[in-house]
Amino acid sequence: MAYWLFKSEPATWSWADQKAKGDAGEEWDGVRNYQARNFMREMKVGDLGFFYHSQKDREIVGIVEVCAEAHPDSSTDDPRWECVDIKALRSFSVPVTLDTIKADPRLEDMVLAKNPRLSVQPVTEAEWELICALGKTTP
DNA sequence: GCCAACGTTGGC
DNA sequence: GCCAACGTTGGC
Repeated sequence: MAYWLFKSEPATWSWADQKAKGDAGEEWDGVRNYQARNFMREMKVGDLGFFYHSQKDREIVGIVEVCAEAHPDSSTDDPRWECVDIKALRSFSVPVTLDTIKADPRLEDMVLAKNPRLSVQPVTEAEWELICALGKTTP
């Protein structure tokens, strides 16, 4: 079981949009970055991920579960691009902001802090548990 | 295969 | 809205 982080501009695809899809989930399509795609190829059904709002909000707002492993991205004919499907599991009681993450020395190595442009990122188990605690959510 | 030019992203 | 950082592209 692995942990991940999915980054989205709320104006394009928000946590509310994701939750509205319910258990059916939705393709995490549109990723055009090899590193991000490679992480998605490693994902297994049942893996968990944070849902992060970039740009204006800059905070982790909820937890998603991978519900389909990597398959061709239906938003393009280019066979290079693949994506997984994810579904919303639960919301944070308290969103964990980028400021909070950057202010915590235990989280300074998070990919989010070091490479904020990567749209799909791995999260360590220690980071996962700490951020769930900060968000007052069960891991 | 290298590197300059360009486009995109996201924090500030 | 600006700008720095990064990834990708294309000419050589």
